Amino acid sequence: MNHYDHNKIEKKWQKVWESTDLYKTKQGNGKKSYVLDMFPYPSGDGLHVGHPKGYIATDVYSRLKKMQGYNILHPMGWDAFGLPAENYAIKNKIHPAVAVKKNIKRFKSQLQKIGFNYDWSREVNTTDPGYYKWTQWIFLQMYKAGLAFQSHEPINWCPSCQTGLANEDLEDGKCERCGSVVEKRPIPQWVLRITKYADRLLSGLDTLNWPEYIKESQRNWIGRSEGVNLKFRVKGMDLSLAMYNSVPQTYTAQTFIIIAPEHPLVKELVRGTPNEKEVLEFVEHIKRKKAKEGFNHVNEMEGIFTGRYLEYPAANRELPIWVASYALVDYGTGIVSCSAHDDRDFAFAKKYGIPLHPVLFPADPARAEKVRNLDVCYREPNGVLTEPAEFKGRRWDEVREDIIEHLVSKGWGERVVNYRLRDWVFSRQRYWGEPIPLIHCPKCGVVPVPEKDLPVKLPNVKSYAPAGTGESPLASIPSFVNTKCPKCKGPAKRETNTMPQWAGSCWYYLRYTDPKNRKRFTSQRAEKYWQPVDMYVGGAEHATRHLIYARFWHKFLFDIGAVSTEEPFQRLQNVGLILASDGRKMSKRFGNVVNPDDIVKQFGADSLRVYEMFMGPFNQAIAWNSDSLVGSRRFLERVFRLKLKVESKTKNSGAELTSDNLQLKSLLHQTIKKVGTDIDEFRFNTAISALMILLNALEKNEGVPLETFKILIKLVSPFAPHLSEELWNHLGYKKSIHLELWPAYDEKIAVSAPVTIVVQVNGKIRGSFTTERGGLQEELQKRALSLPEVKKWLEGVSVSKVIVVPDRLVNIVVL
RNA sequence: GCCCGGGUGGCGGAACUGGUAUACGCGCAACACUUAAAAUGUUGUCUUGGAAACGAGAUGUGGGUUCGAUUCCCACCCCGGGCACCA
Repeated sequence: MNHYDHNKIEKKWQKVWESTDLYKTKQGNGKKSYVLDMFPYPSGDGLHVGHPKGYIATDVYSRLKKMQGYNILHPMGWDAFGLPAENYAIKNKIHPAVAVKKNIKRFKSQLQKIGFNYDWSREVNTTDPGYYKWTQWIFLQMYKAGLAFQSHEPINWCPSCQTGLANEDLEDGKCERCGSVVEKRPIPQWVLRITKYADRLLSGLDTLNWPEYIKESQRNWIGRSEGVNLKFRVKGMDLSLAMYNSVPQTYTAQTFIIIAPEHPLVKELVRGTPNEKEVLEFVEHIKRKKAKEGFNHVNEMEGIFTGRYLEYPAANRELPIWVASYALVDYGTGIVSCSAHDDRDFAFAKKYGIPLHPVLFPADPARAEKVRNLDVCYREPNGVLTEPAEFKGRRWDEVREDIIEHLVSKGWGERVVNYRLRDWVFSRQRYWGEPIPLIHCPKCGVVPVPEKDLPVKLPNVKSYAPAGTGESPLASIPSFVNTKCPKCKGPAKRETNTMPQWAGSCWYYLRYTDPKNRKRFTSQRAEKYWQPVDMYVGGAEHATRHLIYARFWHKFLFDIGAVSTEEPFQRLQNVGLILASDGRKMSKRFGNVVNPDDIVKQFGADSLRVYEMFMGPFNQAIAWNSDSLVGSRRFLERVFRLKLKVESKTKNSGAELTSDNLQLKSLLHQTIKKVGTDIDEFRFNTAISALMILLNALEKNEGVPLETFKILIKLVSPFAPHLSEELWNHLGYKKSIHLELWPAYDEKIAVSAPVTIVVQVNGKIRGSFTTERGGLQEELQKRALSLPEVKKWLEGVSVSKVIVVPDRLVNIVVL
């Protein structure tokens, strides 16, 4: 068979692999590599060619690891709860459970055509009761540990999706899913205390081999801020206010106080004062404005004086207390002391004629004058303080710690850490999610569902559209709601909210280690062996959601002894998007979607795989280009055809590259080295380019020794598993190539090829010569100076210096 | 505004710790094979001067360090991403 018939080859081997359980996970005692994809949400549209890019990468990587002698765990599953699935179901008038089943079937068949080495016996599905039993179990452990609590604070409400949302689900104040403007609504919510883990989520990042910008995103999201809570009395009241300040250096500059309109102390401050009515009206006015779209609290800052003053002995003055639109009720204490050295405070003070008192000045006198005249707001690290006396003349950035100490010792403040991170609003008023396993008993209060009664199954109902009442559709199902209190056995009602989309993905990587276990969360042996995930691959859009949530759950599970590692994902690689050829996102809406099924059929799965890995740097977004795809196809055809040039042992006694072929032999060893390290570092494009270079050289050679050919197809096998299996089989091997060992290289041979020494005169290339590696400097210099093409540049000038870089170049410096 | 990335041929992109810029692939052109086309193969393909030999100039812009800079430093422009009322 001399024609590369990809359809025949690929179907054949996929069948064989399946029937021989080739990719079944082997848990032994040897070294392991857990290679994980972010599992997909099985949408109704099926896969487009962008989806498999990350899966191809993990497939290539895990195949390499396998050949390097690791036991690998490379599983796949479905993240099928949540809004997208439910909205799709409502739109298409098909029950989400049915839609999910159908979509999974389609996804799976699409994936299987690409020839992945997934161990499908470990497949998980977050909507399977046997799975979400343990999602609920983890929630209960959190509840028992005091990490899940009910909140009555107003939360983000999406009027279109008709559910509450977490901070992470917002994009620019809009619902990340549907783009509707989010309102604040006072709906009782279950909230997870992720903020308790803020510090560990931050410090744990340092131990992870993740792309720096993902770690940076998480740091930004957590937003740790160290500062001081200043605490002083309100004049004429038996009341102290605490104000968070992260730049305490300017404490003597403070001239007024602002409090958030929603702050509960506002009422108390103005009670019985002449300003009371006016201030309370203002508060309502701001609340209304904030509920509206596009209200910018800074550009449209508004405020009102409460009539109260704070005693401020730290600067021997009294500070007027204002209610200000730009004060945040849920950051710090909701009360802020303000100075001339903050842009917002500065603008607010100017607007309302509040006095300012700068204490920090630039070195340049002209600029300092402007600061003194309150023409500009100034705050730079190298500014110099004029107050307080103890710190006069010192640089602002150097004096911070000393000032904090000073404030603490005076009893004016205490050290505080604040975070931008908010607790995780965890309940959704929607049908398609894990029921929260709690029971409300009129006598006993909130009672957890006993573990033996898990899972609390999602009832199968006809009507699952959101109720629009702020309650979950489950609330209207009496048979679900009405139950007995596990404690007192009296009549009670079930919690009807469901968990958010992100719940199931917080721990699925643990389930893969022991997917069939119905009795226990995980088997400890499996968990200890496989954890942590060694290589995790997925899109960067999960930087501040899934990847924070999962780390949070994992750290909790670690604390209760359910897992053995502090962090779940040791190494992370981000997959860059594949855009459509028009440069836009691939979407049914734009009609620019390319279906992998078509590519597989026309060019073959191996061509698709090689192309997607060769397109460009893995983590970079890149446009699909069907014209370029043929290059990958040609490469595989040439590998296929190379078998015609292979010299068998009988024909040629050598079967290996001889010393006549030193150049080629050296290239072979260089390629083995490069392909291995490039795959390991997710530089697939250069790995393939190295394979192409080797192939070019082998084609030019008179014949190809059998051993060399074997090495070539082993190197190609992670990228093109079907083609290499076919060629391997063709050589007479019955055992799969994917169970072979990765070829070894000899560093000495890899560097044995002659090197080209470039000769420069004043940095310009004037000639070159080849020589053995490791030539002596004097010899290289001598030879360089004797080259005729170099000599002519040396006439009539004097050589002042010669720089010799061993194995690379000689640069002759002339005057 | 702050914090990360990144700007290299017609296109996707290579280039180790500062050492031959444009590897590899696509496209394009010519040639070979063919009755012809496709496929395949060979050669060429940054710009510019030159018949050629051989020069000159190019890695967003402008400076600097260096024998030598895509790589290091400074300033600026542009693109992508994260955060943005977080005091």
